[in-house]
Amino acid sequence: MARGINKAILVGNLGNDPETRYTQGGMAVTKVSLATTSVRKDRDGNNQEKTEWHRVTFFGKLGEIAAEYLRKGSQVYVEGRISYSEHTGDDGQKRYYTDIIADEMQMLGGRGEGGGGGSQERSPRPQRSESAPRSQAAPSRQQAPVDDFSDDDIPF
Amino acid sequence: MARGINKAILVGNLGNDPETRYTQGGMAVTKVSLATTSVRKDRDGNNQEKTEWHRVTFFGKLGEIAAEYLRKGSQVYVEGRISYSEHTGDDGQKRYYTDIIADEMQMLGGRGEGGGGGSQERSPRPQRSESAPRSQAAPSRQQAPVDDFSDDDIPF
Amino acid sequence: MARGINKAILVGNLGNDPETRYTQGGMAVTKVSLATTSVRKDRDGNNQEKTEWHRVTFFGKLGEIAAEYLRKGSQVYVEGRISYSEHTGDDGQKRYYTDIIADEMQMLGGRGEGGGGGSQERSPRPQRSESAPRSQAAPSRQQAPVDDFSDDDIPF
Amino acid sequence: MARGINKAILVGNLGNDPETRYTQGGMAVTKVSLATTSVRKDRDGNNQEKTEWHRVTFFGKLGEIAAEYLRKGSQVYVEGRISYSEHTGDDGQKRYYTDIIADEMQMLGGRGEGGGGGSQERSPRPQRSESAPRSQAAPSRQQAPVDDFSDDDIPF
DNA sequence: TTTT
DNA sequence: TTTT
Repeated sequence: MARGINKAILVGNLGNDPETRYTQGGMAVTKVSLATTSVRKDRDGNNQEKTEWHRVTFFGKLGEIAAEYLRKGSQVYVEGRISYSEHTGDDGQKRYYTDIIADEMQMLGGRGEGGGGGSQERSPRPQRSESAPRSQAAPSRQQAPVDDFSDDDIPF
Repeated sequence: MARGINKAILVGNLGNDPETRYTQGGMAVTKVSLATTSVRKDRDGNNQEKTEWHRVTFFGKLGEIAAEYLRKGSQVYVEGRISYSEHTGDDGQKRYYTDIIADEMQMLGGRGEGGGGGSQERSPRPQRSESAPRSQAAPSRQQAPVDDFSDDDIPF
Repeated sequence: MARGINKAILVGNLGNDPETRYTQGGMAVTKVSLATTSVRKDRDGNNQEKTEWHRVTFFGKLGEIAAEYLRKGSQVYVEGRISYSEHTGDDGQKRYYTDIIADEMQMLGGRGEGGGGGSQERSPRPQRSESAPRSQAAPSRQQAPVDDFSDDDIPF
Repeated sequence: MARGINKAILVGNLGNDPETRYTQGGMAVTKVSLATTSVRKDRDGNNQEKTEWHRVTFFGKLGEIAAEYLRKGSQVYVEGRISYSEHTGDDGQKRYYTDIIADEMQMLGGRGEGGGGGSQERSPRPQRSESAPRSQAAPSRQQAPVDDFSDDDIPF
């Protein structure tokens, strides 16, 4: 049975355009890098900035929405859970990853057209805007299927 | 200026007793390992449990309270920020860590006396209970000073 | 389109046993009164306790689970949204209500059998324990159907 | 001792300019009305919008910042606690209020100059901009002192 | 790598 | 009363 609460609440800006892949089953998996900057006083009483870069993953319909609307610089609210994983690289070295698996997302600022300012290099993404109503958008498989993430990462 | 929100909200149980060290300045730094277990359906529709182990750090007064009241098995509410860091090991390998830097903590279950059940092996910790009023408790330096975490991890 | 985030996160204890009613469609609507107590310094520097009593509502399956497992004194984690409403009483007076419409709930403390201590007067609730597997529990209509809450309160 | 968690997390837009008053001790008390709109399906499967209007109060330094930077239409992140109170009106009638007492605020969208778009009617507020460094700004008493809120509402 |  |  479920035991515990594991919740991350983030508001920040994307460092890059989202990257979307599709599972063999056709489910969108969109990843973004999200910056949150906070200020605190160091031991000398000076203000010290620190930026954390969060790896955020959106699955399924949320992954499609993120792919369509988010861009480098977008300001976004994300809610999700913290997921730790390890992968063994080609060199046999284990690598550890922390991901925020989003289950809620909301664009901030702007007028829903790229959001949050700074979105100058918003490429038109013609391959998606040709798809008619988003709700029935079939993934057009721009990228190879994703087969390198564990089932545990799939939130349903 | 601060830019963004970086918040983790956790409810879970400790996997071990807390470990406390003190900085050279005498500030308590208490670390715990906190488990949150969630259930979700895998692609075959079966319920799949996944446990995440969070590394949670409490600084200062909160570190002293955590050291005094938390034990293996304690159920606890933690609120904090997600902090990513890297350290180079003695072998020259970089290692990446994710920590939850707590700024709020609350014991759950029970009556504030060990909490959360499962706390059978609650050792009395005589070295701390001898300290009179907790509010002015001076760290009795059970352990070597902590000098191996960056200033960025100190939340003030 | 959705615009905004409205989230309440509560950890507290029930002041009374839950009250459950059923809509004409057979959906459970369980209401509880949840206390959260906080301490802060007043202007004279003295610690001052204040208890807030939250009206929490659980709908559907969550309402059935709350009805079955929560009792007076139970400690519980609740996540939901804040909902303001007004109703005109029989005397023509308008009354204003604030409710937390839960979308997540988790019992705390104990081992899932009443939870959180203080649950001394946990009545056996034979009318529900006679129902076999909870997952297919049909509401046995202990109470009159609920028809006095607005559609806005139904979260789907 | 503190017992429980009482947390509200809101992202929304101001319906009006903030209103600021000062206590006799000179503490700023700024109130705003914050809208959060959500969508959910009604029982007929149609999307139904519902807007909640939250009364948010900022005390002290946060109240000064809110007064200076927030305007009608501003998009803002607010974190605080839910506070219920009752006041007896001049007519002898009791009235019940729910307030979000903020302890964290962050402007969203825009470039920190009024925020979130829609802030066209941002009046210059000369009476405050004449005050030199904000950190030592003494309230210039634009309004009568506030003396009609209880000490319980003061968060320190 | 973002943002202010 | 906001916003999209």
